[in-house]
Amino acid sequence: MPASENHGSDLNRCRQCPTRRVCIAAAANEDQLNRLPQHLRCIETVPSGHHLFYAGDSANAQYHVRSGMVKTYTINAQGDEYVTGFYLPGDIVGVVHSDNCHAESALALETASVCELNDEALVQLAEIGLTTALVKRLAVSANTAMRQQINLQHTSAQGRFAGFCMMFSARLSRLGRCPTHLPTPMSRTDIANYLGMTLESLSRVISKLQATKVVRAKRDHIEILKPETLKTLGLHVDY
Amino acid sequence: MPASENHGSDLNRCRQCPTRRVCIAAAANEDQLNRLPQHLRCIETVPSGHHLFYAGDSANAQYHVRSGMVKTYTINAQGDEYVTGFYLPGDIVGVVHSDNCHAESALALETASVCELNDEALVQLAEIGLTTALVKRLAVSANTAMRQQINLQHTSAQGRFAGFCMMFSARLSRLGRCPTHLPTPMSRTDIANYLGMTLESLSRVISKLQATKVVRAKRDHIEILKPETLKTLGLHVDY
DNA sequence: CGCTGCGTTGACAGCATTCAATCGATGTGG
DNA sequence: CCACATCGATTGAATGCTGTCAACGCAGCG
Repeated sequence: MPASENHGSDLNRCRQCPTRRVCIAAAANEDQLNRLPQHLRCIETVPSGHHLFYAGDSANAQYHVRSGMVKTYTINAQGDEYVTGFYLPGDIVGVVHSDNCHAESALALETASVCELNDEALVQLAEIGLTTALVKRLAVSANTAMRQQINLQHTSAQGRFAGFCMMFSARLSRLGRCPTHLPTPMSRTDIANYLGMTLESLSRVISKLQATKVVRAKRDHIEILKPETLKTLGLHVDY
Repeated sequence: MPASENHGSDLNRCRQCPTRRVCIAAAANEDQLNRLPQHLRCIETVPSGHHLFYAGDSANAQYHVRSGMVKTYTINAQGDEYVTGFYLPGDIVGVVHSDNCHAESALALETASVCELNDEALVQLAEIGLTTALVKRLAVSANTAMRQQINLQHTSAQGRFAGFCMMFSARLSRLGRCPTHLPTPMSRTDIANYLGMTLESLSRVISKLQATKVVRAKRDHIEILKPETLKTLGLHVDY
């Protein structure tokens, strides 16, 4: 339930957007930048704990995260929850759907703002010549997902956590944010679930890495103290 | 190194293609079907053991599999191989790239034929109004990847293999092929790698499932004898 | 016939899960 | 202000699964 909306009357919105350089708009020229806002409905505020959409909802839109953090997850018939991703500004949420239904639910972990990219907007994007940019962006998502999958499958609990931190760090870096300060508005349970291990295993891993002063973990953030050490613990993939 | 090529002079190619209903062409109308072949370069034969492309190659195209099976993988700086996917007719290979370079290598496990979808073709697809269809298709890929990731993370070796079989079966079913006969042109090592376990673990799992007559495994195919049992062993996700 | 590549089977050690107890922070009510 | 409940997180002990190392089986091939 968006608290405030903006139907895009402001033509300068995209030009002034802080996430512009990690958005499709990065590939847009002056003319395209002027026309972009007409095609994107902007949801200014999604309060923490609120859903962008639920699994099963009719999916005629994708969402481009502008600020905050979003968690996606699914719940199967048995009631088990599977956390499938944490999204930062610049990421696209909601691509994953079939039969015009969302396959995941998306929840704001902290107050977020997003741009809605509906099917109509897709066609319009194509008309103003941004199809390639869009496909490239989806490719980057797929690429990230692939690396995460590799990281999550082929190593120990400690390695998975190390890889998680390094990838998180790299993403923050790309956003121009501090790469050693990882905000964790999600619970340990969520992280453990995402990494395919139990809460206890994650807790042990973190304790061990704190004892060796590789990271310092608080409730709401993780601080990377020795990035080089962390890198050797994870898989040797490019982050 | 494609053995034979066809630059698309045959206007009926897409209309007569056996994979038409699992291709972007499924969403095409008569007019679009006529114009499609002009935009797609068709590589009729990729011999078994040959590469479609290598990681690092400049990536200005994606490939739509028409027949055969394709394996994708990456090799990191340490020389470790990671198998990232097995592709069947209707699947799109090569979406995963960034900086205009392929992130994976793609290898034909058996003689394959593919359609090349280059950047130019993407723009042309947009022009004839198939953007939404393309994005939807990419979404399905992402969807499949997500389910596989869930399957691979949250369960035991036996469960992962069971899930692998069920997903494979479901994909064959969608292609109108026999859902209980899974062709395995890839090695056990490849499957184990893909499932994030050792060759030995996979071997033990298969032996156990053969002993209980749930599956029958030969070198080049796996036969599902008790689909219901297999379903209970895997994660309860929709396949 | 022996070689080689690939897969199976066995023994053992190590790591992750499970179950259970404890701790700490937060919030509520007396 | 303190007692208490609650939720999330940490720690401990024991079981069980998976990786590792090694031996063996089997098919294809020169």
